[in-house]
Amino acid sequence: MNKELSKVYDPKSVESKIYDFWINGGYFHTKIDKTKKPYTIVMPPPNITGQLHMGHALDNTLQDILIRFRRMQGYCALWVPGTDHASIATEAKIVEAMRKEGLTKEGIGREEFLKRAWDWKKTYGGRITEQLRRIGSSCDWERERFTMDEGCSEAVKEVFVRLYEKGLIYRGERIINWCPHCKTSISDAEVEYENQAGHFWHLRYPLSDGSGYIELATTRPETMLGDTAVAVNPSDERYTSLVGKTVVLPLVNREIPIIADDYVEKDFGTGVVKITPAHDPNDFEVGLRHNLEVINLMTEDAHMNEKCGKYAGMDRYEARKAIVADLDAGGYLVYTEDYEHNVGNCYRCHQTVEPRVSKQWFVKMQPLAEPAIEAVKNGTTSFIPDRFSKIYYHWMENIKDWCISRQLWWGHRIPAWYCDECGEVIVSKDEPTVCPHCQSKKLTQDPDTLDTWFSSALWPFSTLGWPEKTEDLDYFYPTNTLVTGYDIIFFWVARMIFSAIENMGSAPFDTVFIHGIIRDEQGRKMSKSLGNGIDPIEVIDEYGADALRFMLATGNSPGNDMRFSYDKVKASRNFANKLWNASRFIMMNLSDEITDASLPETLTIEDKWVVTKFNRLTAEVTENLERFELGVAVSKLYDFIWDVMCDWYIELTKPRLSAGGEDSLRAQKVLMYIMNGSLSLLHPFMPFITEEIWQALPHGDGETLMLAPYPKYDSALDFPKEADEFEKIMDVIKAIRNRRSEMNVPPSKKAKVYIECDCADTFKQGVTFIEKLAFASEVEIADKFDLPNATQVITNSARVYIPTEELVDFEKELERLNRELKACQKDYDVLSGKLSNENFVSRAPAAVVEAERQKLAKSLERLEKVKESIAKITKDR
RNA sequence: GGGAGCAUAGCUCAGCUGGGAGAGCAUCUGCCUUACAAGCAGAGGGUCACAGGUUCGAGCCCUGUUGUUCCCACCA
Repeated sequence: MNKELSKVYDPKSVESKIYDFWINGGYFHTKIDKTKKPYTIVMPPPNITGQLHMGHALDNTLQDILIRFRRMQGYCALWVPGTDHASIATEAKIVEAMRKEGLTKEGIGREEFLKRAWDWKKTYGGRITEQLRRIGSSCDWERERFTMDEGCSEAVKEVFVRLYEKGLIYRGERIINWCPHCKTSISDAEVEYENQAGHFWHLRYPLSDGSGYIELATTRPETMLGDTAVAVNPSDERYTSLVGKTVVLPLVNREIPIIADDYVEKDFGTGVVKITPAHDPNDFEVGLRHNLEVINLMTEDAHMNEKCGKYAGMDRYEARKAIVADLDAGGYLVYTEDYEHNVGNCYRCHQTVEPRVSKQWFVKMQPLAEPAIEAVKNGTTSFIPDRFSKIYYHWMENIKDWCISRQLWWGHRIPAWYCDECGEVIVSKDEPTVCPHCQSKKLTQDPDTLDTWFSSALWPFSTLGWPEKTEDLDYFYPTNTLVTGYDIIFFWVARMIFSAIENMGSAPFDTVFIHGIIRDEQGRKMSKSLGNGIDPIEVIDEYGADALRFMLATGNSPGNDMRFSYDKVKASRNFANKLWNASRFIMMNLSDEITDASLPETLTIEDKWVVTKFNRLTAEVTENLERFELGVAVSKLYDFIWDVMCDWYIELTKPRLSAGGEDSLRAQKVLMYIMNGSLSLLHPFMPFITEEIWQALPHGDGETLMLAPYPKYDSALDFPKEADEFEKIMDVIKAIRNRRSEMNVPPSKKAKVYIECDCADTFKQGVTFIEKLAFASEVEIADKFDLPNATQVITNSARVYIPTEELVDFEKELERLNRELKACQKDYDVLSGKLSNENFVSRAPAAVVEAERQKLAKSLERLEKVKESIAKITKDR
């Protein structure tokens, strides 16, 4: 590759080239290797209708970090990508598109509609996966799946039939949530509740015997047309004499009974409830207990139906107005009160859902929930962070049967047929030709499709080939980590767990790694209606995918929300640029004879220091990644690369490199070693730039950084003595810089420094560095100096004199030393106080006590030095 | 009604199993020091929301309070 590199890293010219290089090399494709341990992630499939948003960017960045890390660690790492057919969302889009052409679903018919839907999928289904490539996702595209492809459809049918045969799927007439806009049933999980301002209408229903009225209140007066009873609490003495009597339903003039049921709370309102079994889930239950008639009042788009007399044809809200007016006119309305109550809306279109009695298919949840709860309780599957397991338990423990049939066409058609002659229900994977009961050949398939989440619930095993017994399934299942946001724990995670346990006999993954959502700069949720969404692709175009990824990983902690900010993206971009320039520096100084990144045979003190730092970093970063502390790992990498490698080590090599010779070669080798190692550690976070640099530097045999081994901690490369000594030299350099800065001495003005210490050998190793980094014209080292006209700085291990041309301002110097004395004294007091506490010494761990003792010794040394200095300058005076 | 999260520097947030408070951005002061001004060297800035408790030791553990965000729930 070209060694003439630009001063500024240009992601645009690199990213697509690198991604193609990976694809062409086949590096994303995972071949089963039984000598390795598998590590598997299945990607939460984005909707085919979707556009990439920040949520996807975060979710996929986290997955890519994990999968790249494990791949480099030597696992046989597989990341299975795919997309979801998203029945409601997709169907709504297609219907909308047709509406613009003046067409309707019913008009063109099911077959034609499905043809259009598949065309839509072909046109738009690939858009989102294209966008996933832009952020660098290293998934195995050869294994890409779609929830409605042949294999997944096979899995859906298989599961449906199995559960039906076990009695875990049944069909029944129940009250379900109906969306009048989407015109389909939806599950409980798909209803979003929202507090809405409404009214409480207090009504009175006349007793049939003319003896008076019974008063009650409702938030939905339009449903009164379908009342089939009035209920009170059985222990409510106010009404015991009325139970069994009847009232005349106003406007309708139908006699309905007064019944007693525990559901009614005595203390709420008047203690009387109107019962409308067809339009309220509680009333439906009451109706079942009391065998009440169910009168459905509405059409599928929530207009009043033919049973509603003069109100027929009105929309439910129009009817409400009309009925209230009529009740008022008839003297049945006592009063109206403002009232805020919870209203359920469709999560897709936000229309208020209408409870509706209809025949639907359900999954019986109780038997499935129990082992799914157990799997998390016994640790087979764990949530990170753990608190989400509580949310999971609560949901699973209170779960109701799952309504899985949808009155939609785009989706998996329910594999059930009905005999036109005898009504027999036939559930089968293959289309039956004859009714087993009456031999009739007139069979009709159920027109409904399944809830999208029914197929995504099977994703961890359907994508690996189930129900076939494939090698993939055998090797990669159960998968390891599921990465997703907390917002779909109910929709998806919980359902995958029970579906897998039921069908595979084991939990689908061992860890559920939960992340939060990305908010805008003001902390608001990004949403279409607010128009505050930020398009990840635009961010990538401007700052690069690595910058976006790095920003998303930095400061992100499991389960917590995060704010997007361009400042953070810029900081990440700057970091990429820093790395880029560090690599340029190395390339500019690299001899041809260096062909790999191996360490030289002998190391100098600063080499040992940086190697030790790097070595310890690998241990920490690896541990952080294994514990899903990605945000912690990434900030350690940032600190090492920027501070340790660039600001210190590279600066330290400059005198050596310009001197040339053997030592220059050694420095180059260490630079290569550290850079190469840093690129490896950082690669999962910033795959593009690290690969680009890695390719440009000598790297021995490997083809790609993606497949290079992740660095491992090596105790042979830990040099505590030299590292510690070098820190002493650094302390001196920092102290001198500090003083020069305080005194406003420009770097061009060099000064001689005298280091007074009792470890001259240590500092002799640092002379060139002190000259270079602390702007010293000359360095002298001795155990004693007598330099009256010099300012002095004190570190734990040395006193440094910096003589000045001008006379040292005695007052200022004394003032400064006194300040330092105070600080040192305080430091010393705290430590000695701690160590003279008998309880601390006896109860704290020995290692902690020992560490404190060493700190105290250093503190004392420094304190003494400051005292000496004060005595000396005062005496000289 | 039940449950959970969050509250740390001016801003955005880290802080792993309790061992003397951190980063980035912003602010201030010097610097074109042979990779990088998207940079370098320094500086200032915090009663870790409040009140108790446990502990030799608490930002971290426990209890309560306040503020804030979210989830769940059939009071018509």
